[in-house]
Amino acid sequence: MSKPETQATNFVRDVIAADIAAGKLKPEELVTRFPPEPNGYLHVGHAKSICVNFGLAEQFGGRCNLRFDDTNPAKEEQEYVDAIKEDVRWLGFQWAGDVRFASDYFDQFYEWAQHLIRKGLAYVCDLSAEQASEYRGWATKPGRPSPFRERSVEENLDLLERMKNGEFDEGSRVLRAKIDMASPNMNLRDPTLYRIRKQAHHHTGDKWCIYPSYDFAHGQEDAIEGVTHSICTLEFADHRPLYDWFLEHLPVPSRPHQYEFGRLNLDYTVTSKRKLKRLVDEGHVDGWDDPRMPTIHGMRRRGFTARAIRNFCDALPVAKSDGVVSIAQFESAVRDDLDKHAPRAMAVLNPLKLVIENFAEGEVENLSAPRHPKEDMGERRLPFTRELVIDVEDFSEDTSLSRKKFKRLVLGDYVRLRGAYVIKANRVEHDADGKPSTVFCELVENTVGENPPEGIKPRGVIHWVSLSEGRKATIRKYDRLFLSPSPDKGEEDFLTHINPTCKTVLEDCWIEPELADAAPESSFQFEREGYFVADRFDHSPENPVFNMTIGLRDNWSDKA
RNA sequence: UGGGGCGUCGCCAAGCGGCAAGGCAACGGGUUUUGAUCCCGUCAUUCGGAGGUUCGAAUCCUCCCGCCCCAGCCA
Repeated sequence: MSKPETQATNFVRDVIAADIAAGKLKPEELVTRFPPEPNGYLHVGHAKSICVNFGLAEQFGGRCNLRFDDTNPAKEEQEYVDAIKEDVRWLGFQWAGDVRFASDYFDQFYEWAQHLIRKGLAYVCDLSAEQASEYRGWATKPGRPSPFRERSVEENLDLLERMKNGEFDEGSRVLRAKIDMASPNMNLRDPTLYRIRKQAHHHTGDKWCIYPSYDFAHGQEDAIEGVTHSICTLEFADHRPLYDWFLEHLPVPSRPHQYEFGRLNLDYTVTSKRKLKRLVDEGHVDGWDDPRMPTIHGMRRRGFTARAIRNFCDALPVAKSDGVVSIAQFESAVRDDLDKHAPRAMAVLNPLKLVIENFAEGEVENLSAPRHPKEDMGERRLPFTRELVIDVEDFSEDTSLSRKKFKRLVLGDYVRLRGAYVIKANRVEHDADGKPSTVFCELVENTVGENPPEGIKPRGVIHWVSLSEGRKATIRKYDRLFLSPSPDKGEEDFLTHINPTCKTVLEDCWIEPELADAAPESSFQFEREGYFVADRFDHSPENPVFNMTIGLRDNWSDKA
């Protein structure tokens, strides 16, 4: 399918365009940011956010920062920082300047905390987490003021300093903003600004034992970096008043604005970091980059190209509604991209031996075939020999099968070997189980690139590989990880929806000789089978390994 | 329940008072040495529901219904 000629709607883009039209902003002054917390691997949902933020900057000629929102040392690790940087680059984006870290601004945040205290807008609270929760009240019940709410500026300053110096235990005290304990917006009932965490931080080591909360950090990070449009997901809409409150009460260098859009959800897919981590930790998949994972690392290993992922994301509207996109739409983007860019080749996944009895033993006829039916990718060598393999599925002894229902090789009938001769199956040998083990055939002379003589009607076209010239390969087939469209809804554990046959390893596959030399991560269409990628890590010319990215579109099998 | 957000074809959605875009899926048909691609065609008298305003409403008003988010010293 061709890409939609109208670009997907994006209300943030409209806001930016309006800001420019109103003279509030020059296009090159636009600054966005992608602000992941390094507490896990990025997934499809993040891919959309990346495309939105970097894409907008690109469109208007502005900039987009990559900033790690690393305010919680308990959950964050360097491994994730590295993986996230790799993912953003792999998707094809370049962040402006150096990678930023929220933790680079901790000194500034501390000064701003003191500033709020001096203005009487923040206080150290000694309530336990439980007590604080009780004081906060309930949706319909206003909260009560903390008994520590009216401490003096001096005492607050002193206490905060001592929190910073590690004099108090974790959980014993927090710094809170003094806003409104009766606000209908729970976020405004004196939110926490700093909490004590005596843990090493992946970026700042043991310099700090107090860490700012998301709310006390995010807007200020944006302001420090000159971010103009801070784009986040819907669940932060309730935080916007708080975001604005800090920017209004602090001497920040710029005034960013927050906009929220609906995150991307896909059916048959789980994207909560907690659940993804469980799949990895409990061994249901082979790691964060398992080709079945919806992580960017996993999708990459699966053979979903960066371009396909980007096209998919760019075609999705940026809106305020929170829907579930069909995985079929994603798959369509993948096929669309791979069809255009993947060279064709032949691979036999479940081999059945063919002997062409009227072709000389030991002879090799080097046929050639285009690498792509439409794009100019040159030709590849296709060696034809006496012994070949075809897929077991492509042969039948049932001569009553209609030509319409079975367009493959049938005993006593003709079929076209793709890019080669028309052949006829004459007789079959069986193994001990009664299954066909060898099919003896004859080829029809002068049918390479030519139609067979009058009266010979091949049932169809099947793919094949030379037994002597082809190469053995391992092919890993993948299917969707979950059988349920919404594995994480419902009472039951989402793991009960895992597809038991989502991974099949085929060790006895045959591929065209050229395929063995494929570069890792290069994609091919194995004709009549689907799209496959040379495994990023396991593939080598000696031991070719391909992962199935996705099958070809199939409009007949369930109708036949 | 208080606050915030959202309800238009099976899915994602445009639309902003003038007579329901588009993509995915589905379904017919054509081309084809991939049952792929490509091409052509079909697919909402109706916009969560009920009233009201108007010559005219998915678009404005009222009430009702449904879904999501918030009560971490997570982000």
